[in-house]
Amino acid sequence: MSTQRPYHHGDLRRAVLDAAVEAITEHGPAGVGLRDLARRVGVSHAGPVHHFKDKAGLLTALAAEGFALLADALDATVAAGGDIVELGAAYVRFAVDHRAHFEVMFRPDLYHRDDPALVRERDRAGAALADGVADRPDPELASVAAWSLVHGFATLWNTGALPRDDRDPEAVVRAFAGRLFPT
Amino acid sequence: MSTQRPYHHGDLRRAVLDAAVEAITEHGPAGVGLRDLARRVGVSHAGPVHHFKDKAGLLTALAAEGFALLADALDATVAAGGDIVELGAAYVRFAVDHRAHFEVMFRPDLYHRDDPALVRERDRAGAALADGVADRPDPELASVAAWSLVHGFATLWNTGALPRDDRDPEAVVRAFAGRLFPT
DNA sequence: AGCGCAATCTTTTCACTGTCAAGTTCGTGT
DNA sequence: ACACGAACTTGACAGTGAAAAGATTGCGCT
Repeated sequence: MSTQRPYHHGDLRRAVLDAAVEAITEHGPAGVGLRDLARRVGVSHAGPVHHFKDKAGLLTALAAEGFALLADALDATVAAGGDIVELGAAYVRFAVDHRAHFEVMFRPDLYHRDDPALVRERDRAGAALADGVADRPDPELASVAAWSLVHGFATLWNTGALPRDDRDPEAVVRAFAGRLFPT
Repeated sequence: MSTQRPYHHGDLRRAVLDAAVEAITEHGPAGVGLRDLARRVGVSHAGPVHHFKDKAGLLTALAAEGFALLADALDATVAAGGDIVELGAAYVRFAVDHRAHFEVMFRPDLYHRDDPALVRERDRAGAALADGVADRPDPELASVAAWSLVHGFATLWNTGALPRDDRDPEAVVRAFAGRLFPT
């Protein structure tokens, strides 16, 4: 047998994160095991520990990555001149496209919620959202309302609670976001 | 020692469910263990199994109970002549008052989502929600919008993502539910 | 009243998980 | 070239959910 995998994986951290995303999209955050991930990646059962310290550490990294991706997506749409409805659509698109990340992000009982890197990215995403409603009357309330609307829709959609009659989730969100925030 | 607990607990099923609610409100659904619950209730580690079969079975029962409670609460407010805004407020009040139930209910990866008793109560709650928006224009869309709004607010509130500046969550919800659904 | 049966609970065991401590292998800078 | 530290492995331990088999008890039936 010539194909012995090398002692050093190369980029184990990335590989484990990717495997976690795959496992979570299949079985939900509850059905993910450190040892199982190690197996998928082809590494000893304690390999990942060196990179994440904890199971919670792994999920912390995943959540941080998720908030970073979300912040990027939101920033991009405001940079493109998108209004508040576009911002909501981007939020929903992120939740649907990155379901694994999204589910972990809003389960703070699974990770270390005061991790500095995590906090940084989370605040960045929060700032992007706040910017989107800054020009509205009563921005405090508007921010909470907008966030609630898109977040609720996204989670209900992802858990399969909504009738999935082959409609595009983004289109649905645009429909009633326009009603709550008329231009 | 005279106080030997009897071999039969009396109402173990109820006791375990209550213990689960307590444990989940403290540590989240991830931090609940079958054995731990058995300890709290003062019963051997395999005692609960006989009543719920599974860990998932226990959570199924909890979710079913939650949907039943929610359906009752919603039915009560429509019976009292509450409009759609009142219905939303009731939804949020339920989510805050019964956080443990609520969190499990919308994590279908944790329980048996096709359990007949569960399905029955879930549908009952869904019907109550649908009734509340039946007299609106485009009730299909209105139902999804209203549900998204209150559900999103409730989950964000419960996960601690929203600024908790000592405001009553019900009042907040009334404020922007009135905006989305003017009377 | 008393008998038997089935529901309820316990005990034992097993495979599996996360975490830790100690070893092994390897890239990298000097 | 060589040591040093980072990356991974190996082995062990306590704790978990699940299943099987045994102990206890309430309850219906005659």
